[in-house]
Amino acid sequence: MTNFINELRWRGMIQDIMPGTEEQLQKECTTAYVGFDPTADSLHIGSLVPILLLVHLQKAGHKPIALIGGATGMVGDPSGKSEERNLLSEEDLNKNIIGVKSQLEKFLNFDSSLPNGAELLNNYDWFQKISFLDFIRDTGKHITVNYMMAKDSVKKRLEGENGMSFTEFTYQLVQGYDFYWLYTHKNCTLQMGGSDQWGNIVTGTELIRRKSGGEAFAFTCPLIKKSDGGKFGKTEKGNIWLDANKTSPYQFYQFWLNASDEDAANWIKIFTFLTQGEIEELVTAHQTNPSERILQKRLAQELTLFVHGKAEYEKAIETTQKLFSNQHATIESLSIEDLESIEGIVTSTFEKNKLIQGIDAISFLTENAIFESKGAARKMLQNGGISINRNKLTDAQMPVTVSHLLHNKFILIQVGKKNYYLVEAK
RNA sequence: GGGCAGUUACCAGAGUGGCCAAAUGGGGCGGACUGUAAAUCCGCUGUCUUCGACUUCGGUGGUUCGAAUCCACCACUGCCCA
Repeated sequence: MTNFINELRWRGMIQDIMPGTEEQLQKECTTAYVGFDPTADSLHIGSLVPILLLVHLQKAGHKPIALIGGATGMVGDPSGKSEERNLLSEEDLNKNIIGVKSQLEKFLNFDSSLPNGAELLNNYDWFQKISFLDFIRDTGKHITVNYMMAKDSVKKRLEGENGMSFTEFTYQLVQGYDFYWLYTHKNCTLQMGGSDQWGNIVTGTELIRRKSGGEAFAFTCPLIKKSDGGKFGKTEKGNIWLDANKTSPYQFYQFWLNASDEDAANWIKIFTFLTQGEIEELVTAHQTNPSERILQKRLAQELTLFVHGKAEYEKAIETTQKLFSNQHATIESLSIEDLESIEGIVTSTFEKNKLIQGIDAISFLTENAIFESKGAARKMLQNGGISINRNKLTDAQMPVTVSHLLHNKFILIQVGKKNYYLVEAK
């Protein structure tokens, strides 16, 4: 059994840790869980860190449980939120549970013949059987309101302007009960999560101690931040999802490739399984020649492989090379095969007849849904942000005609430096 | 139930009868430089068919030549008291 905590420590993945946790993990095969709230039908890269905790855990010989919050998702976690959240409808929730479940299944080994085979549970399965009265008598009695109010997630809201509903106030108890349930039914003695979960997690260990006199452990990992203080995992197009239908593997690859030097050096420790030695080598190599972006490339590679697999990774690389290597080469250097096999970028089709007659550039761009309106397209043009076939567009009236078609079939549009659109004429 | 405060664009937050599509900051987007970094500088940021038109300042009605600004009622939020 390898030292799981040490492994996470050098990777910078430990924020808070309860005393005794390390000793417990050294002593025996320990069952640990992480909760995932089904707030959307796919996980995004923010969930990757807790997933990796479970993967590392299993690699170290311990038993992981991924818990889907079918019940807690109905309540809404106030942690890190300054405002009351909207409740999800049951229909959405069920859809989300199915989506999240199928993704989690990809990352862990669920082989039940292994002593540390992973398990996937849904807390709705036990909460649906508990009545409100039972809950407040059997569980609520063990935790004082004073205790609950001292929690950061609660305190902030009490001091803030928006208040907090009773529903969200109870969240920590509901999550705490999960830990108690897993402790008693699955011999689960460790909970992990993001550092925003610390308060909720501690309520769980407290409940276990008061209700059954048992001892449970916990640690949290830091929330991922960008070095410039921006939100992690968001781009102009929104979240980076793990679902290839919501964020294509190419876009996923690009997200990591665009990490700043500082972020890349931190993230490669957290998000990949490379050893300390390998990472140190990469960092040195990167510093010698930063323009090669060795760290970013490796980070993007490891993650795309981990989430989407080899075939998708190779396609993402291919698309990247076609679009970005040789930026200054003429557009004609892209062969018809190149264009036809570009994957992952936004494509649309356009009637060839309209091109034979010619259409002004602004209309062409809006009709292909590259811009929402002509006004938006004009503004972008004025800012110098649009290129057609790698030529900067300067005239809104410029007619787009069949002469623009590459290989008599495609037109390549660029918005900004990194956003490509491919229009196919039919 | 009583009292007080508040509700302005993505967020924060000015504006308190015409000069208001609404200061400023943040965020976002784009440009230049570079390495598809970072930092810096510049531009855009209500909508649209953009030298113009249209719709906004919680909602509804009113006063006025003219309202984000004044009045009435309603809704919501927070705080305090019961």
